[in-house]
Amino acid sequence: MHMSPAISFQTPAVSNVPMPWNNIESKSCHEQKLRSHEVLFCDGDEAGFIYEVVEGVMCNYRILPDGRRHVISFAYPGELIGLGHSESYRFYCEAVGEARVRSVSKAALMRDAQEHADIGRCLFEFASAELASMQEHQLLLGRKCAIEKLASFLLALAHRNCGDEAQSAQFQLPMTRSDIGDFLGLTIETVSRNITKLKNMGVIDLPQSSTVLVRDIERLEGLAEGEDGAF
Amino acid sequence: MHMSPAISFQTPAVSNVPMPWNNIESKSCHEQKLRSHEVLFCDGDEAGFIYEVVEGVMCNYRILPDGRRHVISFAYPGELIGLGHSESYRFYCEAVGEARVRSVSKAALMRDAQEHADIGRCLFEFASAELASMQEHQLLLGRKCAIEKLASFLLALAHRNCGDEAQSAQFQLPMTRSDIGDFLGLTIETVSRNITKLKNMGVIDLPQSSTVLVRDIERLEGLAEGEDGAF
DNA sequence: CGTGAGGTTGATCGCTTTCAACGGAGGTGG
DNA sequence: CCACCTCCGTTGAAAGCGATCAACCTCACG
Repeated sequence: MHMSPAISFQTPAVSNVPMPWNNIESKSCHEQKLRSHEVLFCDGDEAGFIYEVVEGVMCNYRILPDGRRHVISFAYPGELIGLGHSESYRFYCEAVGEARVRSVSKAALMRDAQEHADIGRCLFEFASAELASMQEHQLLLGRKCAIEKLASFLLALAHRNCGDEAQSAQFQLPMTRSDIGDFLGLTIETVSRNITKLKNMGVIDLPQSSTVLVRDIERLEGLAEGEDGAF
Repeated sequence: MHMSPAISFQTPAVSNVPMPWNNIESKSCHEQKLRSHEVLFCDGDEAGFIYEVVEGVMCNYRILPDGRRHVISFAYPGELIGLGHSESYRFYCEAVGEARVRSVSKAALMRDAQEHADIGRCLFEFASAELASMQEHQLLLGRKCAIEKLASFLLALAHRNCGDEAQSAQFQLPMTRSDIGDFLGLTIETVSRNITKLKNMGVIDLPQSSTVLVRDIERLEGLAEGEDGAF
C-alpha cells in the first residue's frame, strides 16, 4: 500500500490503485482535458474540487508580490491536487504539457466521508504521504547545494518514471529549466550548468535537452545525499 | 475554526479548542513531562503515537549523513506532532526547553476514526493545515533572502505569541540561534547578523538575546514579503 | 529564411558561508 | 568570593557559490 502525494516526489512510487471514491462518487466526478500551459485554477479561486491527474504533468506554483515564483510540486498521473486548501486555493495550478485531470467535488467528498470512514481515512493517508514528501523537499531546499538538488530531482524522476529497481533509466523532462529552477530554489542558469556538470561527470547523458539517460545511478544517489561530489 | 498544525508556523493562530478525541479516548491518552533537550522520539522509532504539545516548545529535526541538520518545525502548545508518519518516525523530536506533551495511541485513534467519522475528518483537517504552512515555509526556504527569512520568522512568532492585532509585541525566543538557522536554512552567524541588522534598522529591539520586542510591525511585514529593505 | 522561445556558456558581482577571535552569562570548584 | 570553564551569541575578514548580466546557440514554426 503506497500513497502518491501530489506534492514533491521524494516518495517514488505511483500506485494505480483506483481511488476509493471512484465507486461511490462517480456522478460528481468528471474528466477534463487541458492544453499545454492551460491553468486549472488560480491562487484565490474558490477551492471547490480536488483533482486526480489522469495523464500528463501538472505544476503547482505560487508567486511573490515582486514576481519571484516558487514551484511547490509537480503532480504526475495517480496523484491528487487540492489537498491542504480550505475555502480557496492558495496557489496556481497549470498543465506542463497536455494533460487530463479528473475532478471530484470537495463538498460531496466530505459529505461521503461522514458516512464512509474509509474515505476520510484514505484522504488522511494521502495528506500524510504528502507531508512526508514535503518534509523531504524542505531538507533539499534548506540544506542541499545546487548539484545535490539536481541529483535528488533527477533521481526522484528516474524512480517515478522507471521504477525503483531499474539500473539505467531513461525518461523525459516535460518541464522547462525555469520550472525546475523554481522548484529547487535555483536560477535557470544554475540548473543548466549543473545538469551539464552531471553529464560531464558521466553520471547522466542528455540525448536531447529534455531527455535524460541515467548512466550511473549509484553515483547519482551518492551525490543526492551529499557524498562529496567535488570533481 | 482554525487548525493548529505542528509543522512550521506561517499559520499564526493557536486554538485551544479541545481535541475531539479527548472525550472518546481518554484512557489511551497520557501526559508526560520532558526536560530541556530531552528526546521524545528518534528517526526510525516505531511511530506508535501522536502527540499534542501541552506546554513548552518542541523541535522536529532531521540529520543528513554528513551531519548537516534541518529543523522541520517547532511545535507550540495546542499543536500536533506525529502526523505524516507511517510505520516509523522520519525525524527526531526533542524539547526546546522544559515541556509537557500528551500522547495518543495511533492505533486506538485509527480504530476510533473508523467509527466516528468526525475524528478522521479532524485529522484530515489538521494534516491539511500542516500542508498549508509547509508550503509557506517552502517558499521561504527556496526564494527568500536572509533578512526576509528572519523577518518572516519573527513575524510568525509575534503572531503566535501575541495575537494578530497587537501593534507592538514582545516575546521569548526559546530556541537557540542554531535551531533558528537550521529551520531557516542559514548559519548561526547569518542569523545573528540579520537579527542585529533588524535591530539597527529600528524594526525590533533585543532587551536580551532571547527576548524580542517588535517596534515596527508593518515594516517587519514589508520585509517578510520582500519589499526592498535595502535602503 | 526570419523569428522567437528555450537552453547553454562565460564573466563578474554580491550575499551567505566559512574561519577565527572575542564577549557575556551561568555553573563549578578551589 | 572569585577564578575558571563552557556554551551561546556577536563581530570581523576572507572565500566560495550561486545570482546576475550578457552573448550565443538550437530548434520549431510560420
